[in-house]
Amino acid sequence: MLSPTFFDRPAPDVARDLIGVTLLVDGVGGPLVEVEAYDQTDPASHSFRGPTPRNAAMFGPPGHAYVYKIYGIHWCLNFVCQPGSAVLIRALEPLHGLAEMQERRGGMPEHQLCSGPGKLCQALGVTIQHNGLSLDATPFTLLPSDSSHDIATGPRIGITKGVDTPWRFVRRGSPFLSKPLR
DNA sequence: CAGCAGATTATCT
DNA sequence: GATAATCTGCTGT
Repeated sequence: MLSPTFFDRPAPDVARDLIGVTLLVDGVGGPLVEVEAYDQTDPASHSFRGPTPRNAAMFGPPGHAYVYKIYGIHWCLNFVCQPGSAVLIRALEPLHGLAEMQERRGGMPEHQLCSGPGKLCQALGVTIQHNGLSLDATPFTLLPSDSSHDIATGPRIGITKGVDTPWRFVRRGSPFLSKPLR
């Protein structure tokens, strides 16, 4: 369990502190190794043009989930921070529930089970049904990092605006990233 | 190993 | 009507 005010901070601060935090959904997951921050001043963010039905969760209370579908195919999981801001969960190290993840992912090798936002949601079983749920309650579990990490930053992946804002945070050298840091 | 096309649909303009 | 915070598989070196 994280501090109650953990998410009531600017998204980039939260993002940095999330590296190493263990995320479980119904007991399946592991420590986060890659996240990205988005806030309302950021043209790449869904919240940039204000609240809409889709992004409503981003303007709700901190510490809740924002889930959306991308490219008509994949789900993406975010943690809501201060209003209009959130952290996109991009990759984690699969440690708990390996068998279940591999089943959901069609037997992919371990280092590709959760190496990207869409893959991670598939491995953990995250869908639109999780949108708006509290991260403090079932099925979510968040466990504080038990060691310090070497954190690196860089440009975010897959966006066309705000490309110069280095709000991608990764655990340096992790073999479980969606892409190596440039 | 790099590069690219196709999948597939909700959402916003 | 165009776009999108992606993934996979195919192509060619």
